[in-house]
Amino acid sequence: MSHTFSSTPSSVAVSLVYDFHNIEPKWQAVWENSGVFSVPDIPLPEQPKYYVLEMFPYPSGQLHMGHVRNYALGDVIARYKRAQGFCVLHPMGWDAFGLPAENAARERGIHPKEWTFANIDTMRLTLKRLGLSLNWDREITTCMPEYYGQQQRLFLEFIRAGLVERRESWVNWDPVDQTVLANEQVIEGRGWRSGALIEKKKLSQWFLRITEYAQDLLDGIKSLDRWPERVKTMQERWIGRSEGVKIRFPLSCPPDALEPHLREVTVFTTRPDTLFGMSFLAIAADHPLALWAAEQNPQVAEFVAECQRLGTSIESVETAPKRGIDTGLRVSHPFLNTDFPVWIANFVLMDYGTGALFGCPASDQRDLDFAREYNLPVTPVILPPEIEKSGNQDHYCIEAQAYTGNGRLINSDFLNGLTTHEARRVVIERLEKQGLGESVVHWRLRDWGISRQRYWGCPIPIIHCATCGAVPVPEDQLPVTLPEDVSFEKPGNPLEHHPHWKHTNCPVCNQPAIRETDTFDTFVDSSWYFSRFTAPHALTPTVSEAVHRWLAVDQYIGGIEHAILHLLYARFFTRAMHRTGHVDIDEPFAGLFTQGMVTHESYKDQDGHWVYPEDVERTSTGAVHRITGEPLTVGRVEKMSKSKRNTVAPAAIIERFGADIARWFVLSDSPPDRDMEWTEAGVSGAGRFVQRLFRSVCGVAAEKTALLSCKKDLENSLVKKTIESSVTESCKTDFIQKTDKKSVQEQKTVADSLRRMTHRTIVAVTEALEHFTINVAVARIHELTSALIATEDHFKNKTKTSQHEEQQREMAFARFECARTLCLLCAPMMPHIAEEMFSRLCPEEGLVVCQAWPQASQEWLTVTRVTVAVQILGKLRGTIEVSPDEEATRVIARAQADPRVARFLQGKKIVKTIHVPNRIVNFVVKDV
RNA sequence: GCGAGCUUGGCGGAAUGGUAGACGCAGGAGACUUAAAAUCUCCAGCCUGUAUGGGCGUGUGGGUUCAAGUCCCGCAGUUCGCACCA
Repeated sequence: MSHTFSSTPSSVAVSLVYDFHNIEPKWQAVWENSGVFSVPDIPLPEQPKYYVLEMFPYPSGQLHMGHVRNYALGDVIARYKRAQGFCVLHPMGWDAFGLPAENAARERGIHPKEWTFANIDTMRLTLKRLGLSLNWDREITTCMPEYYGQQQRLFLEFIRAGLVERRESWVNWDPVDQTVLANEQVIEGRGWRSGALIEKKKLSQWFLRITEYAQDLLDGIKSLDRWPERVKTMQERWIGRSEGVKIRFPLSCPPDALEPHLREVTVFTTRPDTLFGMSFLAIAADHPLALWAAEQNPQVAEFVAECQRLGTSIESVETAPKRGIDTGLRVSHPFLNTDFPVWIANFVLMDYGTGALFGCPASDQRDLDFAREYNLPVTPVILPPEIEKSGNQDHYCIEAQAYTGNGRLINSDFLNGLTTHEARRVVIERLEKQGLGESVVHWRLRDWGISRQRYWGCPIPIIHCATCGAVPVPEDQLPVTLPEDVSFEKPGNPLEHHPHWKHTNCPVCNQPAIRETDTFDTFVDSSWYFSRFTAPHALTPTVSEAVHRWLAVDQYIGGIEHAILHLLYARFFTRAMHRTGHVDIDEPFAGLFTQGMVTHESYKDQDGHWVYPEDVERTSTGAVHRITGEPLTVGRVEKMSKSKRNTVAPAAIIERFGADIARWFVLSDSPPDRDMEWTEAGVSGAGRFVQRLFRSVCGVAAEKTALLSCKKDLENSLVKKTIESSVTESCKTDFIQKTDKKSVQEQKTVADSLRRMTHRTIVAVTEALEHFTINVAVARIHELTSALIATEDHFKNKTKTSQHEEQQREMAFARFECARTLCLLCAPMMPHIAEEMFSRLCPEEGLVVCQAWPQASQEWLTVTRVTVAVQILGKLRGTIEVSPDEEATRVIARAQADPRVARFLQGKKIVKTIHVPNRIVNFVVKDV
């Protein structure tokens, strides 16, 4: 990437204030015009690639601070990797379909498209103002046919690959949003967006068969070694593999009227070893047999209806007692000559297992509660080891607590004496042999229902024909575009109400037919956008060489809130795209980083209304309203949210402080994976530092000009040698003609220590960036800046004799190297100011974004003196200064001789000495 | 209930098992200034002492180790996730 630009003309007076209003847009324009950030669809084979991606935003209106943190973090990685020589893909797009657009349409009469694009424009402007190193030429907007048309293509291929099903099923119906929700979108029985109580409804829905990949998705987690542990655990539990047994219980005297398929009940259990402890069989209220029983008996019907009314809301779950009703039916036990009653119980869930279980009250707390409620027998079958040891087994019985642990089997016929583990095996063998059951793996994960009765989403490319059924739209008719002339007057789906959009002809028989009016769940849109970014404008969903070269995403960054839904869907989608030949990997995100939230204090006025931070003035005792002076209550520090009004708008912050200061602050205080508190004091503190850094580096630039103006020829060698980075002894002698060795020596010590500090900082910042501890990188840059400032006086105070000129040059060199290094080190976090300082400091070198990441030179990393801690019995008693290669015996002797140490050693005998070279000497002593 | 994470000064936090509190914020003192702001310098875990010093300190109780914020086992608090999961 070659580029030219004109550096700051030397005639312009050096301004000592970082004027971001002018400087930041200037460099943004330079970057844009030089195209430094764009990368080819197919990167050159000899250059290593790096794909860094932040979760793309939903265009809700305004960028918020969470976005700023997310994208600043991603940009640090992108710029750092670029400096390290990687070809960096760092794209941005918009997750642009979704319900809020439709709500805006209903509430304010704006068309969803108009609303969405206006928001995108606003947010894009703020993003650009942040100076992120993004590939804007790869921008994706999911609500544009260029994107969603390809998604429809993928869907048709998934159908052919057997990954799609249309099923009549009970769905979660959100009565407020008037749409179906996936299980994942129902939180505590309420819609994740509307908060409305979810109803059960039976509808024909499209499903993606994610369960087919359940095992694979589970196994794949093991390979994700750069994912946070807790995200992996959450996914594991969500997939929820459990190994158990399906056991068939035939009804002992089935009524004649009962249909044959209802004449046995299948239960799922993970504890077949407790089979002999059975005292009842319980089925869910919406189990087919329960429904049949309800038809026979009004009392049962009433109970079933009551269970359905209570639903699954959290209140009903926690407060409802274990309740049930006896159906009067009985089932035979596989191994016992008795039969057991079939109850309908409110704690049995139809959508887990088979919707039926056998109750063993002794070994399950719920079963026990139920048994106590209805006076059902409780037979202990597992003897706890401690009871066994105590020898009290004859009197062992279950009281209020079920025993759920392991032990030895009792009261269990052929299982008696076996351990729970053995019993499980034996019972399964027996059941399988007798054809009464088989081991099965049960998954918590359900297939992914993707139909939404919504307008603002990707149309499902299907045509319903009375004779041919559901027919995929032929590829040459894609994309199926959304009509724009829709009305939001009526509730429900506007596509349904559109006068003619849904009317078409069947692609097979050409008879009049109806388009599918449901649209895709928007999680579909975000399940493959990262693949699309590799060739965003292709006429196929992906281009094989591009995805092959770019995927997987090396570093994905986003909020923990997507730990399950989005990440699981994306992992599944990638597998589905692999099967259909669109990508050649299974795991889309090699590295995942989940950043913490941005929090802020919240404020309430006397009437209990939330007050925005910009209207608040902090006083020594509390807070008052900036305008009215009314005292305010300072509330908790919590996640920024519109409802609490504890938000600060990024656009306003950038206007006041500039992008770099905002970025610097958001990166500086807290480790990126923890929550950070946004404070006014914090951001202005960041501002002070930035100005300090700027003044200081500009000062070095001025010194350099002053010093080199007399000896022009020096400039080239100075700069050249610094760029080459390994600053050698011979290079130094270019600057020091050793006229007066002694006085030079003194100055040299200061200069040398600055140079050592500079190189140490390179190592520390590099390490910190590798470890994602950006806050530590920031701290190290602070330190180096302070070190640079500390040498200012050293430089100025020396008189200008010829002798001191050499010292000054030594110092100037150290300061120049330090300042140049600072520019490079802070560039990932504060790219604008880095460019500005760099252009003043070394205008001949071009852009910072094109500079290689600084390399620490070993010469300056070796230390000449180290402080060694001296301990007695592990307690610090003193420190000594040694040279790194000092002999161990000498170090120990000196440690012993330290006055403070010596005092503690008095009257003691050293029994052992631990010496960790250049770190510590520890004397193990005892009294004489 | 199950699972995961977290717990270090007034606050955010730093610390390959090796000098706890780097760096920053807030605070204090001083310099510069007519003054303020800005800037610069210094101080700052707690207790004790005039001081050199001494004692105690990383939620809590144990353990391992010459040495523990760090490793192991318990407990508490807290945050998040899942949950009548058979």
